[in-house]
Amino acid sequence: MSEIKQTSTNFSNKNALSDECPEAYASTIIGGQWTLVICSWLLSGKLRFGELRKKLPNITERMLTLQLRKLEENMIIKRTVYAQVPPRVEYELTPIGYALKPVIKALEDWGDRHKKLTNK
Amino acid sequence: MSEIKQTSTNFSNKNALSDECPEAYASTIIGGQWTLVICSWLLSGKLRFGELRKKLPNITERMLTLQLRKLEENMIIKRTVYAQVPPRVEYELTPIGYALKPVIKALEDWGDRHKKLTNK
DNA sequence: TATATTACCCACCAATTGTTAGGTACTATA
DNA sequence: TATAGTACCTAACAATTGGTGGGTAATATA
Repeated sequence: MSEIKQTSTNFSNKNALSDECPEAYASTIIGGQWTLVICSWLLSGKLRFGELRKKLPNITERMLTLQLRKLEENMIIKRTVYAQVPPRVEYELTPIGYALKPVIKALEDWGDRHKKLTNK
Repeated sequence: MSEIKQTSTNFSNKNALSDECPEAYASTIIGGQWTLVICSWLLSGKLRFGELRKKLPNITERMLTLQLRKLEENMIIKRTVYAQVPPRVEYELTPIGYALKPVIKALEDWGDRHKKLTNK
C-alpha cells in the first residue's frame, strides 16, 4: 500500500464518488481484503499484534501492519504501545469502529445467502 | 479487470478467507469501486446501459461494461437484450441483488456517520 | 556468548484494478 | 452519401494493492 498519487484520475474519480455516495465512501475505507476480518475479530475485544496474526492464518506481517495503520488513520481502531521489551502493542476498536457491527452483520447475512445460492 | 490467475498467492489467500468469512466473501463480490453505486441505482428499477452511464458521471464505458458483466456473473443483476437497432439492453436486480438493500443501507448510515466525524 | 521474543521496517516484485483512446455493427434519418 | 445512435470491444497503459524475503532494537534467558 504505497502512497496514493493525488493527481491520478483514479484518485479523483474515487473522490468524486465518495463525495456523493456514502456507500462508496464507506467501501473505500473498509474495502480492503483484510479490513473487515480484522474488525470482526476486534469486535470481541482488544488484541495484540501477534494475537491478530494468529487469528488470520494467511496474512503476512507486512499486510497486517499496513491494514492496522490504515484503520488507525481512519479512526476505526486505537493503538496502544506499552514501553516494554519485547514490545507490546494492543489494538482496539473506537466507537465508530464498533459502529461497524451492523455493517458486518448485514454483509455476513448477505454473504451466507449468496453463497448458498451459488454453491447450490 | 483482466483474468484472475488462479495460481497466484493473492488468489488463494482471498479464497481461503472467503471460505471462512462470509463478510470477506461478500466484500470480494461487491467491493469494486462502482459495484454498490450501480446496485443502489438499480434498487429503484431497471435501467438501460446508457441511462446508467448518465447516472454515473465519471465512469468510462469500459468500466461500466466490466462491472455489469461481473455483477451478472455473480447473479446480482439480470441482463435483457432486445433485438433492435440501435441495440437496447436493460439491467435489473435479481432477488439476491435486491437483498443487498440492507447492506447498502448499513454502509450508507455508517459512511455518513464516519464522514461527519472526520470532517469536523 | 548465542538465541529467543515482539512488533515492526525495507526494497523489490507480482497481480489486480482502473483509464485512455481508438474501434465495431446495423439501421434510420438528413 | 454522410452522420447519428446504442451498446458494446480491443490494445496499451497507469495506478493501486498484495506478497516475498530479508532486516532491526533491546532485553531475557540458556
